[in-house]
Amino acid sequence: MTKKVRVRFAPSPTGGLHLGGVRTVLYNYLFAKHHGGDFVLRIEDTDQTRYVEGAEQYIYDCLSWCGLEPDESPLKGGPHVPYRQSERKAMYYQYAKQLVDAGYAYYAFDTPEELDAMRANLKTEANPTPQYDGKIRMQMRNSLALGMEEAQRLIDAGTPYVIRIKMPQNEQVVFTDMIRGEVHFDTNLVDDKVLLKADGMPTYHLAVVVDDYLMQITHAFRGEEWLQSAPVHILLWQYLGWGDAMPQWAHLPLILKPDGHGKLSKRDGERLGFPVFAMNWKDPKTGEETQGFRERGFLPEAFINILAMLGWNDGTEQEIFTKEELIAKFDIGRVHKGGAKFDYEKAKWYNHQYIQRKTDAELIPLVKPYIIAQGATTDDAYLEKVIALIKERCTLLPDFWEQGHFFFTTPEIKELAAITDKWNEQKKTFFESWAAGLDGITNWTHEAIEASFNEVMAAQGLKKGDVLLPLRIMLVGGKYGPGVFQIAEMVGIEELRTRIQSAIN
RNA sequence: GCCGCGUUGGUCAAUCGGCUAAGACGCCUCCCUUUCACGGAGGAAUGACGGGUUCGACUCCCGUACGUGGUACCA
Repeated sequence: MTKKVRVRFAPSPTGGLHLGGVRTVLYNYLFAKHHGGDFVLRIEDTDQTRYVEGAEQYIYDCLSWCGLEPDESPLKGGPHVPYRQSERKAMYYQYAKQLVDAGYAYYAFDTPEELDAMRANLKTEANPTPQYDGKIRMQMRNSLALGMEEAQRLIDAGTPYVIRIKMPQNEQVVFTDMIRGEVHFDTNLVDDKVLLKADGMPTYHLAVVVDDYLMQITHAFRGEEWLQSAPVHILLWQYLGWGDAMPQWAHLPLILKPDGHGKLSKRDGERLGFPVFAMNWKDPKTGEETQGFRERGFLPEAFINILAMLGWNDGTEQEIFTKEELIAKFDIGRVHKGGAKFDYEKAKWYNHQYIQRKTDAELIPLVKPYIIAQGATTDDAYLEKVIALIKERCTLLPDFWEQGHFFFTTPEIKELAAITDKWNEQKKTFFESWAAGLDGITNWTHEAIEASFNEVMAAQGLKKGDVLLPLRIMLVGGKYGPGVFQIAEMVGIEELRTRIQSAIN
């Protein structure tokens, strides 16, 4: 019998959640749900110097907006409380101690200054970043070099210390990554990572393995930036005696900048004009606000679809997937090895597709806030008709105002030249007489309005090419929008007259 | 520097030894629409490079180049 699948997303509450983070959540979530398992959210707040107020709440809000609700979390609780590492602080020491007692780790008393000095002294062109490793540790101030008795004396005297893993010499750490296959590491090239910091908090390295073990995590998915520290984690699982319970690993490819090189960052979004965070994030220290996909007008369904396809596909030509379809079809083995450059144009295309797939009624509550924000008022029945008329030309939610503002307020004429260029008395006469005869239209439908327009036009010897564009400019203010007579029908006879009159004058 | 990982059109990508190398985004042309979109029909554009292995290589192996990540008492 196989264990129930349990995965976790373990962010640090240090700021906004960006695309890569949400995609990591998504792949974890999809994998768990595909296998009928649990998705747990654990907050990795072991570095109090980087703690940012509000960042944890922001994570809950993002997951909620995306529809990726955890089964267990600090908020929701669960069988393995607490889910916040700072609250689990007391649990880690015993495991670090266990490692020291077993000879797999040691106490180190080196001050930050001593570490800097060591790195500075050993730094050469051939070795620009010296490590605290098997070659150097006997020259440092630790329980290996000093002896356990002296170490104990220092500890008793209150000397600050950390606990470091003692990396073995001349060993190969080999493991199978679900995405990359077999990966090899030479232990001589890995440093003696700090496991427990001087403040008693564990580092990520200790905390992940302890918590993954205690929380019975079966599959650990994380970004590729963690791949190099995997051998430390694997050794820890063995040294702690939990080798049989170790989760299967998968290191996800990175999401890269669309231009240039490197990981996608917040700055790239600002530079290139697209969001990088899921939702707006305001840094409480600097007050700086970064726009998110939600506020930009993306639908959450589109957002997760975009992310799902950035590094994965099901092998068919299908590109639009509901969350349920993603759950049914997701296969971690089909995730790509290489990073993907983010393409904002494609992201917009997805959102456009999702808007088209929504019914007009479903769009009402999504569009309404944008109308109200502009100071306009509307009722649902009217809004629904407007949506039907303009949704195919809307890509992001704010486009509904851009493309439909003239249904709610009298537009400013922005392309006046389109009327005045070939304007003459004959046209003026035409608009005046047509406007005057509007009362004669018995049923106010766009067909009837158009028929009346054509009738007057023909009677005065004009052609559509002469007067249709001017009418559009009068009604819309620019050369865009749905059929002019449909707009006329919607705004009503009074408003139609008003717009014609004010344009003529 | 060292180590890990990667490399199919501008971008996302299919292919798991038989390729005249899918599809999508974007771009271009035309049609539709006397607006702008949508839609429809076309088009340009791809296997980093060099060696092997093989009847046959985009697919397997080895180099090289390039990219990317790591090299913290940060995650």
